[in-house]
Amino acid sequence: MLSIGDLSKRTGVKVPTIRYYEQMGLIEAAERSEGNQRRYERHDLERLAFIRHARDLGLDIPAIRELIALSQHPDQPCANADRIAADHLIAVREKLEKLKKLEHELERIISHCDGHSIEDCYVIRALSDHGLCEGEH
Amino acid sequence: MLSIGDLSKRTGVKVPTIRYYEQMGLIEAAERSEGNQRRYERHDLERLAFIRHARDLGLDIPAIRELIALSQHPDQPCANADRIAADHLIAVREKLEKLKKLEHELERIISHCDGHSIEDCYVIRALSDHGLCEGEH
DNA sequence: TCTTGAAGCTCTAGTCACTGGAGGAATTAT
DNA sequence: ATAATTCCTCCAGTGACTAGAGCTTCAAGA
Repeated sequence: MLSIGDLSKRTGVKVPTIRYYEQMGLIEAAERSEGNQRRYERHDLERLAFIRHARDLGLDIPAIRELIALSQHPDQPCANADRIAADHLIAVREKLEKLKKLEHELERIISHCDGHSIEDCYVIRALSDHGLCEGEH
Repeated sequence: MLSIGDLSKRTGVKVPTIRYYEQMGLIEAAERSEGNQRRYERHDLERLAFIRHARDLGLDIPAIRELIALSQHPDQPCANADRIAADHLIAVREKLEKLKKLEHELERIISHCDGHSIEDCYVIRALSDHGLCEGEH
C-alpha cells in the first residue's frame, strides 16, 4: 500500500496532479486509510505510469480517457487506439511545420539586425512591417 | 476612423481579442464615439498588426509589451530587442527538438502495431511499458 | 506515550491568451 | 421608422495543472 507521496515519487507525477487525475476520472478514487488518506496498489502505479507516458507524448486527457477505456476491452480490435495515435501524430507534424517556419523567420530577423539603434532595428521593423517577411504566416 | 469591427477585419484579430489587448495594455485605450464605441486610427492599425505579427511568431504578451516599449525609444540601442528575439529562438528550437522526438516515438509505436486486438496492440502496450521506448523522455 | 514535523486532506483561486454568452445600447441599412 | 447588425460591459469557461490556506493524520524519535 502506497501513500500518495510514495506514488508520486515512483511515477514522477506530482501529488496535486495525482489528485487532479482522480478528479478527471483518469484513475479510480483510491481506497482510504482510517484517517481518510489515499492508499494505492500496484495497478494504480501502472495506470499512472500509463497516463504519464501518454501525457509525455502530448496526448490530452480525453484521448487518454479513451485509451484507458479501450485497454479494458482486450478482445476488441485496436483500430481506435491506432487512430488516436495517428491523429496525434498528424497534429505533432503540423506543429513541427509551424515551428520550423518560426525558426527560420526568427533566424532571418535576428541575422539581419546590425545591433545598433532601435530606429534601424530589423527585429522591430520586421514586426512592424509584414512585407519584410518571407512566405506567409 | 475605424470601428472595432473594421479594425478586426483589417488585421484578422478578433474583436474580443482587441479589447483584451487594450485591457492588457498592449494598445492604448481608444477614443470613443458619442455613443461610447471605440474609434481607431491608422496608428492603431499599425500597432495591432505589430502585435499580431509578434503573436504569430509565438512571442508572449510581456515580451510584446517590452518590444513596444523599446520601439518607442528609437535612439536607444536595440540589443534588448535582439535578446528577446534570440531567447525566443532558443525556446522555439527546444520545442522543435521535443516534438521531433515525439514524432519518432509515435511513428515507431504506430508502425509496430498490427491492428488486431487491443490485447496485442502495440500502442497500448508501449504506453503501459516504458521499457518499450527508444531513448529517454 | 508524547511530541514534533512531515505529509496528508479539502477547497479555492491563479496561470495564459484568449473565447463566448447575456443583456442591453448604439449604429447602419432599408 | 424599423429592423438588422454591431457595439458595449461584465462574467465565466478553456486545459492541465499549480499554489496556498487552514486543518488533520501519520511516523519516528525521546
